[in-house]
Amino acid sequence: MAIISFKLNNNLFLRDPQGTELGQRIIEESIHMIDELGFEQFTFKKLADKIESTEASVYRYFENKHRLLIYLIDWYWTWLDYKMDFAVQNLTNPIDQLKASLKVLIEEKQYDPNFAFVYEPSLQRIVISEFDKTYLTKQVDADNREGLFLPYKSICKKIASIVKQVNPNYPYPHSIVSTALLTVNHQLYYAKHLPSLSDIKYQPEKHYTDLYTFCESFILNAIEK
Amino acid sequence: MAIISFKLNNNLFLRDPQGTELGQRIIEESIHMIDELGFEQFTFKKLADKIESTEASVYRYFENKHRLLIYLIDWYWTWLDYKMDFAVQNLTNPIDQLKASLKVLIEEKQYDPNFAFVYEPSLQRIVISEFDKTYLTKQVDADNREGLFLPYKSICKKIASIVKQVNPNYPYPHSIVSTALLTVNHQLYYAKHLPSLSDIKYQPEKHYTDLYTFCESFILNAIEK
DNA sequence: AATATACAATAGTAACGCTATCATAAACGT
DNA sequence: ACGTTTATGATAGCGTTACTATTGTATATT
Repeated sequence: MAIISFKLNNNLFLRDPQGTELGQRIIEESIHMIDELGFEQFTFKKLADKIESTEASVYRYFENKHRLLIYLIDWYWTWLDYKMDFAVQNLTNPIDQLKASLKVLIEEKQYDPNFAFVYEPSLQRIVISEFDKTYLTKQVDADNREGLFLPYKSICKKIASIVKQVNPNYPYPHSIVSTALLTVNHQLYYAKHLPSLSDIKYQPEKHYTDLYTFCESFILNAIEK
Repeated sequence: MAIISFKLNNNLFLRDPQGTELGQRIIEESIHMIDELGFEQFTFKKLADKIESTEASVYRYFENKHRLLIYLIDWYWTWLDYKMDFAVQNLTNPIDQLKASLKVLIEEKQYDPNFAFVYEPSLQRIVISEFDKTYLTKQVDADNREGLFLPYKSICKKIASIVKQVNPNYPYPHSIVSTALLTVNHQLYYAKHLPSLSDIKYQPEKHYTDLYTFCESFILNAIEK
């Protein structure tokens, strides 16, 4: 099994957490804690106690918990980007490429042993519940200028370019893709917590396939020539 | 001009803010402050200083700032619900009803003198930036049980029932509507802050009509018989 | 005239977000 | 082998946030 790691934007951290043992424990344990407590209740103090370190040490890696959250979520989108490249390779038909990308987006994420200290099932739940909070802030423009949202924008661009191949005349390729990216996560959340907002039922296997069917149909119908 | 006011869920507040002068100042000024500072930077202390009252007095109206945010946003959806009833009345064709509802959702909100202490343009910006934060929390199930999200769910249900009239066989009426509700606000935000995620350009007049065209087309294509 | 009520004033507390300083142990360069 | 950098731990501290409690007072209500 190849040893790989993603190079994330340097602005996200003060010291690269992938390079040290403490950094790796910060990543690993923060994923568990944010998943469990939610981002609002999560603090560096609680994290430091859990990993038996100190608040000050955690602050040497990340400026604040908001940057740590963006770091984790950027990791997730970078990982999906990489999975999409795999899924799409050798497919020549853009419709097939679109379907394969959508599948990667929607499928339930399993632990990937390539990345020892990242537990992807927890991270997927974090992305569903917390991703919007990374950019719905007053610092969005400053953060964006620093390139903190590049991995997400890159996925959007990649799928939008497939959409353009399917129908070069469709005027809203980025909007339809960002709509799909949004709703993929929100429909899963609604299914679980606000079921009257969705027709996807929260059933272990079925809700991923239902969600896929829903998304595929509205995207393909939207962009059809 | 008729004097009307909306009856909101009693669980949202400890003392009804619509009934007293201080309560009304809390509503009016919190809308301005959240719009300006963003929800994270907004505190009851800052609000109290601005309205020349005390933190303790604000706490007599709202348990915490999260409830106050939900109150404001519930007010907004209740207001839209009421505007939609007006827009849809006398329209018999469900497609026309759908278009009229969508138009109410998307159009730029103007100050409505029926509600003296609510400045709707600010409130619309708050809904765009902060709405998702009302339910993306660990207390979502408890809040939902208290009925805090009813106004939004009611709008979704209303539009979904129009969708069902357009095509009774479409299997995802609630999901397509909640997708549209979501993306309406997010595309406006992207246009302004993350333009590469959208094809809607941030231009004073045009972006509302562009957004309308985008939404109408993907909804109608999704549900066509 | 007695009594609720609405609110201001004040105080206080635990937790949060963050910074600073100093000691120590391991790792690294020469 | 020795001096130095680097990473971390230990501890302290500060201003703010989120919230609760108590008391005094003016205004309405009965």
